[in-house]
Order: sequence, then C-alpha cells, then structure tokens
Amino acid sequence: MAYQADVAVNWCPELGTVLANEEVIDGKSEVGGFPVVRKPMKQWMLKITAYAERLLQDLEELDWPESIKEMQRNWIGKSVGANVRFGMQETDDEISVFTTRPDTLFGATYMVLAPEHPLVDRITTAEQRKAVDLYIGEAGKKSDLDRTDLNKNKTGVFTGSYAINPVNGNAIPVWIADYVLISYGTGAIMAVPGHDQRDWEFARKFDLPIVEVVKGGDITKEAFTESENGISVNSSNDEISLDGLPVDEAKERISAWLGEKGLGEKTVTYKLRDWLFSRQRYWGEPFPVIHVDGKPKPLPEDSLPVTLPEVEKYEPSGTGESPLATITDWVNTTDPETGKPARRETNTMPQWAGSCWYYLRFIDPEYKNGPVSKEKEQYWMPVDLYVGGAEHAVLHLLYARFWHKVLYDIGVVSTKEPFQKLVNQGMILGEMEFTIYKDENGRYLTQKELETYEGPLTRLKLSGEHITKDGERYSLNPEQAHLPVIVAGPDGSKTTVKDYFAKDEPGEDLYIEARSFKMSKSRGNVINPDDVVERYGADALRLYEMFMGPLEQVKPWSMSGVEGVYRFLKRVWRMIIDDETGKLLPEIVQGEPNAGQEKALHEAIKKVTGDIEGFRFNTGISALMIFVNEAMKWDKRPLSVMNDFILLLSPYAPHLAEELWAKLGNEPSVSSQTWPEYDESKLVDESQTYAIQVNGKVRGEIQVPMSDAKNKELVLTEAKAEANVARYLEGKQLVKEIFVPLRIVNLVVKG
RNA sequence: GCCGCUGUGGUGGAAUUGGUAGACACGUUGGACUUAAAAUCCAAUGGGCCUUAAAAGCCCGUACCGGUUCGAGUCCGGUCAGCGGUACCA
Repeated sequence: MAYQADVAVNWCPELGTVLANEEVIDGKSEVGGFPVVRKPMKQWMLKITAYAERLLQDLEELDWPESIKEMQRNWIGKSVGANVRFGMQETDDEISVFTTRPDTLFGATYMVLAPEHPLVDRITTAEQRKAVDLYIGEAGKKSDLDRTDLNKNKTGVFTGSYAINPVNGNAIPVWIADYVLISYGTGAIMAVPGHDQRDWEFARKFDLPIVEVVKGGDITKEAFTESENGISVNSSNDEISLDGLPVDEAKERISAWLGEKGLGEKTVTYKLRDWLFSRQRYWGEPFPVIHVDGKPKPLPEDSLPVTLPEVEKYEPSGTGESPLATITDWVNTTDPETGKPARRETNTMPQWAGSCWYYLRFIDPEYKNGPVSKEKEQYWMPVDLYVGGAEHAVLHLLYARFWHKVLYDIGVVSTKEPFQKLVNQGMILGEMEFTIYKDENGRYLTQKELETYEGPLTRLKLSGEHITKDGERYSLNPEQAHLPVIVAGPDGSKTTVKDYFAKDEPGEDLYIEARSFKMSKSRGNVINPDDVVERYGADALRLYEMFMGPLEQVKPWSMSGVEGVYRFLKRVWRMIIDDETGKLLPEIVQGEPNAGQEKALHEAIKKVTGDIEGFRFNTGISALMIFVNEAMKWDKRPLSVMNDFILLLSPYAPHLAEELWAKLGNEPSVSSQTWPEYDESKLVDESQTYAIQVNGKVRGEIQVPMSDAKNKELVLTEAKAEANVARYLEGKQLVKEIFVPLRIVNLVVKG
C-alpha cells in the first residue's frame, strides 16, 4: 500500500514543503497563496488507485448527497477505452497509447509523448536532439500556473522519429508536447486531429494532416467529437472495414480486431492518482519506518508508536527535508531487530492521516492492542450520520473511505464504508447587503457600465430602507434625493464617512446589487455567536440556526430573525409562568384536556417527531409556534399538555425547557424523559373541507361531517349545490367528475 | 467548456410528493396599553379589477417559453440567471 517514488511534486519554497495536488489552487498554495513549482523528490505514496474501482462502485450504497457522490465519481474519473501499441519505423521500440476512441484509429496522423516519457530519449534523432532537450528543460521548469496559462497556445517539438499506424501502415511523426500528461494513461497519445479538439489545435499550429474518419461535422472548422451520431468513413484496410458503422459498433469491431492481432486490448483508466502522503513538517504523525543500509524497513510492532522528539524550533529545514532531519539524536537510531545503525524516516504524514481513522479511535480511545477493539467496532460502526461541509467532498471523505476499505480488507473493521449517511450543512452567509458602485471619478454605475468597467471601484453600502424592489430589480426610493451611505474602501475597510448620494445625478438604471456574502473579517460581516448568546441566550441562537431554513441550504443571517425566535421563547415562558411573580400561571391546571387541546398537542407531536427524523428542523419549530399561538388563547392549560409540549421543545431549547420542566413540578431532567407519542385518533377532525373546482379552478368550498367525508355521492351532490359552483355549472354540460377522497372535487364542464 | 445544485411575496422560507400556492417567522402599515418609549396585545399585508362601503366575486401570479393532465410550484422538453465543483484526463 505504501511505497516510495521519485515524483514531480508541488514544491512550495515559501512554506518549505511539498503540497498535495488538492492543496494547490491555481498554481498557488491553498494556505497563504504562495507560488508552487514542480520538482522531483523522493516521496511516500499510498496506492489509492488500487481501490479506484471499489471506491467508485460502493458509492451506490451510500446515503449521501448526490452532488458529493458525483464529485467523487468525477475525481476518480473512470474511462473505458483501449490500449493500442504502435511500432516504430526504425527501431523495435513500441509506443503504447490509451484511447477512448479506438474507432478513430484510422485518423491518427501523428503521436505525442509527454516530455517526461522514458522513450523520448531513445527515439530522438541527432538533428532534433537540441530542440527536444531545450523543450524538456522548459517544460520541467514550468509550474502548474505557467502550464495553465499556456493552455490556449499549444507547444511541442518533433522528435525526428516516425511510428507506424498499425491499421494502415502509415508512417506518422512522433512529437513531444506538454499537453500530454505523463501521469495519465500511458503518458502518450495517438493524435486524431479530426476528432479531438486538442489534437486539432495542435495539428493546425504545426501543420499536421487532419483526416476525417467519422462523418457528421465539419473538420475544417473544428474537431468533430460527438459520438452519438457519427458514422465511420475512410476506415478500412485489407482485413477490416469500419465504414458505415456508428461509433459504438465501430469501437467494438476494431477492439476485437486489435485483440486478435495482439496490437491492443480493452483498458480501463482512472484520473485518480496515487496519494502523495509525505510532508516536510514537524507537526504530523511520524512514519513507523527506519532506513537500514539505505533501504526502508517497517519497525516491528513492539517499537510502536514512534513519537515526535521535543524540539525548540518547528521551522522547515529549508532544503526540502523535514525539520526532523536536523535533530540528529532522534534521526540516528539502531534497527531493533539486527542492531545495525539506522536512520529514521524524517517525513511526516499529512493532516488527512488522522482524519482518516479518528472516528474509529474515538469509539475506543484507551484500547492498546490495535486501532480499535473488535467488540466496540462492531457495536458502533458504521457512523450513522456524518454532518460536515462540502469542502471535504473529495479530500477527507475519499481518503477516509480508502483507509476504511484497507482496514476492512485486513480485518480491523467490519463494514465496507465508514459513513453511511452524510449531510452537508449549508453555509450561513452574512446579512443581506445592498451595494451601489462608483467609478474612480465618483460616478455611479449602471449594470452595463459595471460589467465593462475595469478601473478601481468604490463600494457604497446602502441600507434596506432606501431600497424598493420593483419587478426584477432593486431601485432607490424616490424620496431618497440625498442619502448618507457607508463607504467601504477597496481593501474592505468600512469607514463611516458620510457621503451624499444624489438620486438623479447618474441617470436611471443604476445598478444596486442585493446579495449576501460569505462571512469574512475583511468584509466586516462576521456574526460572533458569543455576542448573540450574550444578548439573546444560547437557546435563541440554537433555535434560530435551525429555524433559518433547511439544514443543507446556504442561507443569509438575519438579526431580526433571531429577534423573532427570541420573542417565541418569551411567549413560551409567558404561556406557563406569570412574568411578574415568576410563579406558575393560574391557567395551568390539573385535569383532562379537551378535544381541541388534545388535537393541538398531538398535531405538534406528530409534526415535530417526523421533522426531527427527517432533519427538517425549521418546519418542526414552526409546528411548535403554531401550538403556542393556539395555547395562548386557552383559559385553562392542562398540566399534562404543557408537560408534553416542554418535551417537544427540549431538543431545540434545552435550557428553557429544563427550567420550565422544573417549574411545572417535574423531576429533573427533561432530557432523560421518554419522547411523547402521538395518537392518530386524536387528530381526526369533526368535519372535512373540500375545495370544489370547476375545470380546475377553485370555485367554492364545502364542509362535510367526517362520517360522510368519503361518501362520493353525497360530497358530489353537495359540491354541485354550492352557490358559486352552481353558477359555473349552469347551462353547461357536465362531462366528468373527479373525486379525490379527503382532498378535492373537480367538475369538468363543456359548452 | 463540461458536471452538479438552486430559482416561490419586501425578506428567510412552507406546501402531506400531482390536489385550495405563500404555513411559520421577519419586515411594513394601522390600532390598543403608556405622559412617552421599550415590551406586549389586536388587525391588515402577493399584484390587480369590480363596489359609496362592506361582504362576496373575478383576473393575473411559483425565473422564462412550450408540453402532458380533469388539475402542475411539483412531471417532461427547451431557454435564461445564480451558486458550487472541475478543466489539455486522450
């Protein structure tokens, strides 16, 4: 599973360490935004690619958001195609390529190797040597950022050699270019410029032949890459012809032929790369590995765990080695098995290592004989619900699945997957902001101007009371001839300099941007939960966060929304307690609730229970509010009903619920009580309301006693008799009667 | 470019999965209480039409265009916008 390899890694000189691909964003380090260059170094790798297929397949069984599963599928990037071997014209060498379009083989007019491809050196001719070496040197120096910049402009050099296209015997030139990646497929491609956009651009630039082998597009304008409605042409030799076949059939026919001839075979390739697992930092789990006679060797179990040495400084050594390399009395040790001198591995594991198995260790933190005891693992695993941010979609969540599968294979865990159900909580944004933009001359901009304007902008924050929404857009209130605004500088700082905005100054169509932003210090829209707790209490904060909307959804913060749930909590208090005396209200009485009270309670129990199970906390809270609005009207509030309500409230507002539970004379704690159950029979209404439609439009409403509610004849008769409905039926021919029990009646008429 | 998700009042969001769109909350307006304010309570609140007024009624309305259906926020096809992911992956 673990091996060492010389890989071109993302070396960040500023941080003095190597970064994983996922930690590099647009050629800069995710942390700090420093430049990153590619540099070959000896690194530890974990063979996650060996699990690619299982990581892909087992996604099906998981109760995860579709978007996360899709991201993992894309990341794993499975593609099915064929490996095809091309012989060289002058030598016995072979170039193996991977293609998903073997049906276009007759259209391969040149080949491209990645600059790092091992064959490049062998096949480069003397005349081309200088150009090739130069190109390789430059490609090696390029950072990821540079490569991205050059995307639109293809570069490459001819090696001087030719390969033979096995289907038609044509000699085709072999080039090197950095648009072919050494790390994907075989590091070499057959270029089919007629049917691959990248090859087409390259062929255009270097004047290579473009041949049409699939009919359906215009290859003089762009590559024709659709595979749904293409038909093979110009694709035959003495033994095989693909002409006239649709793409799928052509692929099968040629693959079979290549197989028979020993020229190639069906192959599956993944985008997923092996996991670069070492870091040159002090903080990180040390590898349980020593180097004896220059070879790595795992330490025996009784020498574990390897702990980090005490040090004065944590800074990187700067040479690319970990700071641990400078601590000689730790680094130099002896092999416990042979007694030979040994050197400790100085790389450490990345941050993800711990997050790949902490959920197992947390189950059994004191266990000494392994990561987790069998017994506890079987009791607790898999994790029933994992709530986390979407930013972990392909990092932590893929790595942890990988480790878990390895642990499953060696018998440490009993489940194939660690996290059965996963929910992504949505981010909470700052409050809604209204912004108007001003150019460097102080002119306010319209939407069109803003789109094209490139100079320095000043953001002016307007407050909600100055804005009206008419139709699709927001505009300034007409009475705001002049209004004070808060000036936000380009650096994000907010100075409360008073500016005066003259409404008619810049003309109509002013652009007012209305949206909320991710909370950030620089924008100054951060809500500190401590302040909210201070002012409204922890219950109100908790309740508000759940009331804002669906758990998974991104939603803006609103201070007046907090105010709203805070008012609700105060209402709950006053439903039970006399605010003056702090004693129970006289309305709170012993005795049986009436039918209406029972119905209100049981409706709340049903809704709240179902909504908690389905993570619909917002609608559950609204059910509690509906109950309280109802109960506040009661002269007598039976104790039993109040008790059950407090139980329903307790997961949402535990502090308040505990207090009221005690005030109602109950034994603590409210959290150790059994959850109330609802009784369906208490929910039944005395009568049923039917909406009556005529031709699909509601024209009236009738009430029928519950005992008659499913009586079709009776309901229809009453429906037709309803005064307004009758108006619409008059003089018309009734062609159809729709009766949906307990829902609706629809009468279809003609004429 | 490609993949995924989301578009509902002034705002956050509901809608039993095809059955009265806008629950609940915020905000706004009016009223009560108060010397006043806060707090609290009551009422109204998608847009429009008809009517002296009220009651009732009618039309339009879930991003846009079209379709299926007795009936569409919900299903299907297309378009647009926003958000997230990803990008020379052969």
